[in-house]
Amino acid sequence: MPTAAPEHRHNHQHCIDEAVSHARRLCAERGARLTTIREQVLTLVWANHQPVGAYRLLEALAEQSERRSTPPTVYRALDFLLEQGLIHRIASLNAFVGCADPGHRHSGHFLICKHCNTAIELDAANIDTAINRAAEQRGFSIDSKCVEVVGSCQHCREQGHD
Amino acid sequence: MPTAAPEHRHNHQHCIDEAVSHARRLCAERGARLTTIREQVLTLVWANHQPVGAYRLLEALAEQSERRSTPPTVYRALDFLLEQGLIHRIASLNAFVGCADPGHRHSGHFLICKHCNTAIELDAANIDTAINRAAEQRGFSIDSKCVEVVGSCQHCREQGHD
DNA sequence: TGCGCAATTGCAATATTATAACATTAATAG
DNA sequence: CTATTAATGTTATAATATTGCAATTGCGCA
Repeated sequence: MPTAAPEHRHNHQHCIDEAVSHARRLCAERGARLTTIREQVLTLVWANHQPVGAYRLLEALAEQSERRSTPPTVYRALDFLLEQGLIHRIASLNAFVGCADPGHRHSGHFLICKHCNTAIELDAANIDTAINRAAEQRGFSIDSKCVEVVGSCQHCREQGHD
Repeated sequence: MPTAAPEHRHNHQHCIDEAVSHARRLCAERGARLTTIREQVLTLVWANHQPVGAYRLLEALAEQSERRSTPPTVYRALDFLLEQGLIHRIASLNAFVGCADPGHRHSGHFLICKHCNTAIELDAANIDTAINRAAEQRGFSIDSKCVEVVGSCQHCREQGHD
């Protein structure tokens, strides 16, 4: 899978391009329609590695296109992107972030830095295993998981934050 | 620790009484003031094992007392109860649920049934360990965790739901 | 091509969740 | 018993999300 925890400095345009082309490919394969609005929203979500709220996206969308947009426009695009597994919703922030590995459907697990706000998507089989086991013991069958960890990322800690 | 996963049928009044007396004891020890409103809200949160929203609590509070209540009343009580570790917030539901083990502070880990809406609080050291390890590997220091798993509980599965 | 169906988008209103700011009242220490 | 802090009351509003219906677009197929 692609690197889930980007270094602090990197060529972010590459992330965006990769995400969009990956999305196009997947949607084409699935016969899902990645329309202009949906692709715009995906691109805006990918503007950086910080989760972004729906109304921030709405503003950004309004700025870059002439059409005036309303909340349903954005929420519908977000719903589509969530269904396709192209983004994740961070429940504790009411915000959305690009999925680092849209190839296979999964619930995201995130480390969220309280200083720089960056969300690092984990690919930790251990966590899933531990959760699956706990659920199994209780006869509970899992539909979806949400793991959100807040704290300080390495980069910010090195900067003296903590 | 007390049983975190109550059987489907149980003497729930016992849960409520236990929660309230535990809360009184802890607050007394800590010099925290468990006022009437706060205790009322705690009791209402414990009305059952389903997470409950702030505005539902507000209605319930209005019903049972003559004073008219407003959102800040409830949110402040909830904030207090959260600080004291007497309840947990379920981010993915914007709702609150009683803490099964208020003795020691911890982030709650929950299995939430989509059918009966019951939230089962886990006490799974494995999960914490796995998360701690993943964070450590990335130089990330943890403040708080949130683990919310949605699916079908044993009881509902036995009833044919799934 | 053009018709018809289904998916998408536009649009207005409103629901739901949460907080800000400031006034008032209650509890507690000295 | 008074000064101080904590808690609550009150009004308003911010932030997030959805509903319902109309208009439009995309697309398969006659």
